[in-house]
Amino acid sequence: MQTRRHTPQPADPMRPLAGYALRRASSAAMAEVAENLRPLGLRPVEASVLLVIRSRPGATQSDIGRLLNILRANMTPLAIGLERGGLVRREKTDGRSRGLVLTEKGMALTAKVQKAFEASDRSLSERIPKKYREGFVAALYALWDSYEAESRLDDLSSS
Amino acid sequence: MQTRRHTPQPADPMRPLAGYALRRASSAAMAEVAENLRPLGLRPVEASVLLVIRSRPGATQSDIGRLLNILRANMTPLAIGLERGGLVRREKTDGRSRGLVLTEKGMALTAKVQKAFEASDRSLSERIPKKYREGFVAALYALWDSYEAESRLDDLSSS
DNA sequence: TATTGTTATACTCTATAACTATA
DNA sequence: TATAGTTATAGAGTATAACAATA
Repeated sequence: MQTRRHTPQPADPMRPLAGYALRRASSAAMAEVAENLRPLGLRPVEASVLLVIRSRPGATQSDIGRLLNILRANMTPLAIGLERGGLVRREKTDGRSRGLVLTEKGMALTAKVQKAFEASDRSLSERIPKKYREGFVAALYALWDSYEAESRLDDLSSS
Repeated sequence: MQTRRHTPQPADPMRPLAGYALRRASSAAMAEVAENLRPLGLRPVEASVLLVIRSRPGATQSDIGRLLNILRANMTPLAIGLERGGLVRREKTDGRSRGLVLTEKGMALTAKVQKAFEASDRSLSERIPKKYREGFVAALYALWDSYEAESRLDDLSSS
């Protein structure tokens, strides 16, 4: 039996790593979403905040940040920007909280946002061979939930 | 038959979007890779460059950048940093090109890099139910290749 | 003419710390 | 004490433009 002294090196050593493929696929998909939102004058993060506000009128900046994994400190300029654009109102509910609600203009734009997200998602799905589509999405949720459960455990142990 | 005036809004309107799940899964996986590389004193991008140099000794900065989707302008400080760390030598091959090769120290560290990447990838895989694993990876490559083919077409039409 | 490496620069994203006002 | 919002700031990551040297 022969002994192989060195593992053979692939021409592209990153390609076989699923994590790297995940990152490349994600950033490419993100670029398409950004492209589809550009005509609306919104970045993906702003568009996602609008969708959340529509589904949870009166949600606080902190609520939205927790849902979308955006830090409180970064929600402030984001919310102010949406208010300046006439898309949301920031109503003091509580003395320390600000509940966000869509304006008429914000509601109209959010309807377009939803269409843009859905179009991007359709495009993504069509790039995957049919037989893998269902399992792909299930696997993504398994990953997302698994990593998130772990990070919640980390939070507990560091407090 | 009843008419429904408004589409009901889900509690989390981003969750059903595969593209959003893709982004969340990717950034969580990336965080774990960064964590696993931290003891080696390397960021993911630096670690990936080392792996590429090992598999393609003498590759130029531009070569590596094309493979890893890193701009030439950003390869320069990256390569200088690896050289300062004693991990790579930058050899003038061509008068304008610099071929990168690993030093002894770089080779030793790259072996550890490979183990760290593989551990991260194993962790990722184990978070996915077995029945979805194979299809998940196939779907990722389909996505990556599909978006990349499209961006190559865009490059052609803009030149 | 096209390509390599380089520099300078800018913009976005993400993260931390510190502060206030309120619950 | 814990939480909401705010401000300032810092660090990555990514991007563009311009230039010199070389192919």
